[in-house]
Amino acid sequence: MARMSDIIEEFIKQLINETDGVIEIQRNELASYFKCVPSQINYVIDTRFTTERGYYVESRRGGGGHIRIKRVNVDRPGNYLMHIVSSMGDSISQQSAEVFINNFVDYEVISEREGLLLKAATSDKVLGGIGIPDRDIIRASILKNMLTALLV
Amino acid sequence: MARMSDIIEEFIKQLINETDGVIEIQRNELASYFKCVPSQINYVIDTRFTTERGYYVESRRGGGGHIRIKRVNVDRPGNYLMHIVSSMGDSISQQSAEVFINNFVDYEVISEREGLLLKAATSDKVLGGIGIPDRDIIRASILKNMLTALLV
DNA sequence: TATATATGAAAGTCAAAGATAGTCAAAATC
DNA sequence: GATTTTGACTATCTTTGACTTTCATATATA
Repeated sequence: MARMSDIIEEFIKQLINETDGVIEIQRNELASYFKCVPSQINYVIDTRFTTERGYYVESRRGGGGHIRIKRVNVDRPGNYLMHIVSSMGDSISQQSAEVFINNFVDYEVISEREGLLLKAATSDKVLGGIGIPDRDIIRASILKNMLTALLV
Repeated sequence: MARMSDIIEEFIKQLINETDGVIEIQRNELASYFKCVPSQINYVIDTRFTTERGYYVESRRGGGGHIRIKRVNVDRPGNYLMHIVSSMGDSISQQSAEVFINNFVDYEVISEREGLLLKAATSDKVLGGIGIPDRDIIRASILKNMLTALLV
């Protein structure tokens, strides 16, 4: 069965596209539209519209409250990559690595094929043999080294 | 009696044929269809749908989770890559990896940027922390997984 | 009038319950 | 002896709901 969260995510992304990068939604309204509990909207926003993925979220409670989601602009791909690389920690899980990579592809900072290469090089499929703290450290190192190579 | 794993393997392959190279299955569903334990599906995938055999596997847990299996394109320019991948050993030094990669770029099987990514991911700069002989094993694994990803 | 308080309308938090898939090693089979 | 089958245990992701916080406005009070 399709995940409700994915459907809501797509819906919101489409809204953002149609409105040139910024939307304002009402949590309860959206929840009742999708017949889910309001907190699921929070879940979708917390997991899918994060800073890492290039979104900026603000909200206000009380009467007339709302949630505003803004898609961050990427003008200079090189700068963007450099910025991400330097803000990246020394350890990274497969999950976060994938989020970063998908984002690069979304923003057309790298091609889809390059995205596949990055994912292939950082997946647990190949790093699984390494024990747990080391694995994420090496993954971060591989990811950063690859991204840096693209800046040359 | 025929081996259950072989039957499941055939079943999955047929599915892949019918769907143009990519399928998404649910582990529990498939297991209950074949009246086997779920982990047997993992066994089949781990032993039969490997990189060496030209498959690319991803998965996701949790509600609405799934396992996605892609069959790599064995025709076309990939043929050469595929051949190399399956003939490559389980362990490879940095120098040998570089020779391979340079050849791929020379023969225009991959782009220069892709070559840079491959080198960045397999260099001792990032894998140096891993002791010999594990280092060369992981390098081979990364290299093969990356090349396979390009065939998808 | 100016300020304090009450009320209702949002959104936020967090943890439990549910739904999948992964791992690993013992047991069974070939 | 190697491969396959099984199952107990683990990890990860999603859904749900009870409870909390914040804000705007209406109402009461000094």
